[in-house]
Amino acid sequence: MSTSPSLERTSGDTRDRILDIALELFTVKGYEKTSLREIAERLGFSKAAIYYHFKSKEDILFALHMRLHAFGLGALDGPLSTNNSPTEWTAFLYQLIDQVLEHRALFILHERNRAALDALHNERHGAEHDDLEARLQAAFSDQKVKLEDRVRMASAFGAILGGLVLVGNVFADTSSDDLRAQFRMIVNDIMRTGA
Amino acid sequence: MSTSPSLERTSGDTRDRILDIALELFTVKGYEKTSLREIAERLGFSKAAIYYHFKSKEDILFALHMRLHAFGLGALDGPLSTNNSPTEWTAFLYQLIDQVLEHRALFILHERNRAALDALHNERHGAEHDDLEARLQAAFSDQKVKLEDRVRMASAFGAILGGLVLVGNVFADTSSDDLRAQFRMIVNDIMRTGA
DNA sequence: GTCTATATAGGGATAGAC
DNA sequence: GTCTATCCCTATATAGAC
Repeated sequence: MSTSPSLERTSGDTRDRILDIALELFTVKGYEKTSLREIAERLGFSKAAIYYHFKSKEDILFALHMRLHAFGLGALDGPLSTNNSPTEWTAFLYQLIDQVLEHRALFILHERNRAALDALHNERHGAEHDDLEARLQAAFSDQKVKLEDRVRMASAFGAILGGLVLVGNVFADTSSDDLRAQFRMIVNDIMRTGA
Repeated sequence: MSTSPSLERTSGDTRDRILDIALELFTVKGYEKTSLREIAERLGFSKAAIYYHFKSKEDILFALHMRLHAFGLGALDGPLSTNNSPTEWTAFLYQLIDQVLEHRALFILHERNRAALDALHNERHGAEHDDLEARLQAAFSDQKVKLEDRVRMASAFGAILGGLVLVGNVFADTSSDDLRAQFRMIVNDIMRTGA
């Protein structure tokens, strides 16, 4: 299978440039407040040209969502598949740390446009992605697991997202290796799994 | 001093009802995707009536922001004022837990509309609120504090927000008292302050 | 693949009656 | 305090030329 992100591929090059600019603008200004005219302007061509590459504005957002889904969350499928013990959950969170560090911009986009992305998700629920977020919610809600453990799972998850995404660009001066080590330590402290 | 949230008070009653509906719709649909017509419809009157109570749509969002600012974040001023040692930071986070538990809906609104709220903030930077978020960023970025401690501060902050807000309505069946106890424990584990 | 021009719709906001 | 009617603007999206 090829790597076509969501729809039939056309030019490839300018398509990706559109996505890069959209990623930036959607993140700083928000999805709705960003107009296609603005994106086009930044790329040096006109608004209508975008419609050659994407059939709608929403499709641009969807493609960005799929970027994360493809090379981001795919790696998380394994660790989350089984019923989670604390050690398995820790393994999952280790992966999450790596993914966030590698695709931070995409995570920030998602964090800052949750309403728009939820709408997307509701409209296309028949589609190919069976949703990591639902699986997370299920894990946190699983009544077979005792409350303390569920809170620890959710908190450790939140510590990573909160510390690396919610909080903005603090730690920009710190290397990914250092951050990975630090956040693994935190995860261990929360999950009370040995270092 | 009276309790006027942001502008001159007029009716009070319907003003608050507008805010309640707006809080709900802004949260589930997002600020931009919610129209004033929709808010008015839910209240049984017409769009124009809203303009008697608020001078603009943005002002509704601002009033909701001020709600949190007033009876939410006011309580956090004390613990954050001094230069933070781990124990002081823990005290601050204890307060934060209480605030989130008490005003969860407002926190979720903020989490789901960060772009719109940032725009608000940029436009009104001359105004009365000298911004908790900037102080947080400053604390996390303070180069006088060693990296590990800053990561712990940010992570503990993220654990609370992530575990109670980001993650949605899991734990809705759990009492606030239980949650408070659980999250205090987590904070202690992350900050390595004694139980 | 990109352009100009245009169709169409919806939203925020105001005026003025009641 | 709430209404109807309207203004105005911006945005997405399409048609068709180049």
